[in-house]
Amino acid sequence: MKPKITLKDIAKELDVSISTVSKALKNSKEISKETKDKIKAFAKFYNYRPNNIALSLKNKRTKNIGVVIPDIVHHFFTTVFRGIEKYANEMGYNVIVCISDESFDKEVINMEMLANGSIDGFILSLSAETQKKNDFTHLKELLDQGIPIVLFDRISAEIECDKVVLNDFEIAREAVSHFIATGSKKIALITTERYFNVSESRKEGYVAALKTNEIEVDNRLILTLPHDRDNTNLITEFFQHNEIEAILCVNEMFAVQCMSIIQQLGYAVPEDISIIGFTDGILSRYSSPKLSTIAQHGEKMGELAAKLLINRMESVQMVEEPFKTEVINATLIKRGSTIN
Amino acid sequence: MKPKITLKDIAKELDVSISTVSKALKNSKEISKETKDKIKAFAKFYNYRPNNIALSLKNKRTKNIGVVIPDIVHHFFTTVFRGIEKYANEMGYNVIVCISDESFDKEVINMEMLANGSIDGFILSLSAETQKKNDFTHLKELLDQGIPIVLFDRISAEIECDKVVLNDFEIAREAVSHFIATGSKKIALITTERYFNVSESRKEGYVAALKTNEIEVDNRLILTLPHDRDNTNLITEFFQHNEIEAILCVNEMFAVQCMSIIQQLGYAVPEDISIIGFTDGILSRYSSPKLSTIAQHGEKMGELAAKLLINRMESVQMVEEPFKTEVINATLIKRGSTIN
DNA sequence: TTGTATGCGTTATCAT
DNA sequence: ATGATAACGCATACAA
Repeated sequence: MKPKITLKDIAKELDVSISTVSKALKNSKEISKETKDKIKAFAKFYNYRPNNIALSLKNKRTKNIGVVIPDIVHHFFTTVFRGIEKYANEMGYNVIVCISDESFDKEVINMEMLANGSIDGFILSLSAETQKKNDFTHLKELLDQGIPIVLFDRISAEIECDKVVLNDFEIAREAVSHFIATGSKKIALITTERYFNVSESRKEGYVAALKTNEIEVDNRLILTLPHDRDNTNLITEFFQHNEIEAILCVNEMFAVQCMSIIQQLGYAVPEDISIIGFTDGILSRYSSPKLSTIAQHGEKMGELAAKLLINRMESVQMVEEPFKTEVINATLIKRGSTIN
Repeated sequence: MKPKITLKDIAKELDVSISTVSKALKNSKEISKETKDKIKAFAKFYNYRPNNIALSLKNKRTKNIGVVIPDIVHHFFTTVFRGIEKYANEMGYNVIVCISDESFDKEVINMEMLANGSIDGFILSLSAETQKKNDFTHLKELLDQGIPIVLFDRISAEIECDKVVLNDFEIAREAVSHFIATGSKKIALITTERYFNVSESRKEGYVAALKTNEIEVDNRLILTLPHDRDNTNLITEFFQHNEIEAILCVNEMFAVQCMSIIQQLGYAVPEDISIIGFTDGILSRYSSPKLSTIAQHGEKMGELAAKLLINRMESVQMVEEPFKTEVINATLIKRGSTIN
């Protein structure tokens, strides 16, 4: 067992002062070559590394980024996280992750915990509960304290900070337009009550595409499903009671579930019914036929969020620059579940 | 903008000494009730929170755990991570994640970075490259410095530390035995060259089951696939050239791919060919038929790893207790891709 | 060229 | 009951 060595240890051992050691290791030209060589050799031999905590205390910056996401076992968040981690790491930052688990309290507690010096800034996507409550005081207080925050995907207009979002409206409209262009008129939307801002935009895009093409919006064709429960019966009923030619789903679980159910009901995909799902994850790639999807480019989103945050943290006066909202353009990936 | 308040600020404002403030906020009985009340009220009003970094420096413990995993976009690691995060959080620890991306260098660099004071201990699963190189000096050095490490899943006997593993051997044997019990004799193993220790154990379990049942091991029925490449042709050829009644796959991607290909080749699952895959992820649950799987209980594994680590970090003399290797029992989940 | 002193925010020990 | 001081590990302005 050989514990970590400090500047003090080196200084004592070599009979010089701590500051001499510090300067020598920074290659300061104040120090004579001989002394520097001696100290460097010693430090190298004992594998000296400066203590991050001490540096953080001194510099008032930790080089840690706090990431708070609602869920990690979810393809989209996972890829975003990878993007964040990758970029942050390249820039010399570490990433501390907290999972809010869709809970407001957890989000608040975790963020306050980290905000007491552990991190220099946050990247987060709002929990379902937070969106439902519409209570953002915890975020506002952090911003007030001068801690920069970047929101992604699940954002709120009430919070003044940098943001990264998907062009949900446009891509939903594009998807529905594709359905219409390939001959469908009776188009269903399978959505969830949880991802408020995003599913709202997607719904608006869906509606917009219908209106542009002079198709009446039929609310019976919009199915709102509870998350994380077995929806099989709800979905089955839905398709039994409605005549449908195309389906837009707000996530890939719904999409693959729908496909499976309508196939069992005897319909052919995409001949009888076309399907497009949000999130281009593995579920979509391994189904048969392969699902046409909307790729959200999570990794890119994560990278961009990290870039925005680090830029702001490293800019001399964080106050100066106005807050930006960057938009990631989703891509419609046409595969086997649509007529292309 | 109201920046964080410190003990010093409070002291100055209330015209008392820093140590009085510190003691008052800790409810020390050295301090008079009046002073305590005054200080507490002030601190509460200004939302004082002790600075984590300063505490870390003083206490020589950060309450941070470093987690290094090869990949995050992978159901198994994701669930393990969730288990770690959950338990760690409950115990007041934060989690810093680094993704080694299967690279030895990244693993080393990230760990050395974190080891300089940022974390109190590590939980990790070895990268593919590290396993291939069989070079564990970075881990040994950290252990030598007194930094506790818990390895999970991808471990090595060479490293002396706490470990958490799956009973890969037994569960593979159980799966193959199930195939045999339900009438299969020509049993294939689809494996990968990368996850060394685990796939080795799984292979041994496969072999053991065959031997117990006096079935000769036919190496032509063992297909080793490269990871992360398109294996469709390899798999197709494999099934065209071999007569097979059952397949054990070391991950769910292989399993669902195999199923899809053999269905296209005109075989019925499970009537003609049965399939079991390792990892009980969403791919398996959304395929048709639903895949029979081996649940690895990743979350439990993560929790246990975190528990082992925290126990060791918090025990007064870490040196005392001998290292443990805990075994998580996998579960064979029989669904639609096997005859049950 | 080298060393001393100070401070980052906190706590603990030892005065007063 | 309250305060001064040292220490955690490091960097830096300022002395010598």
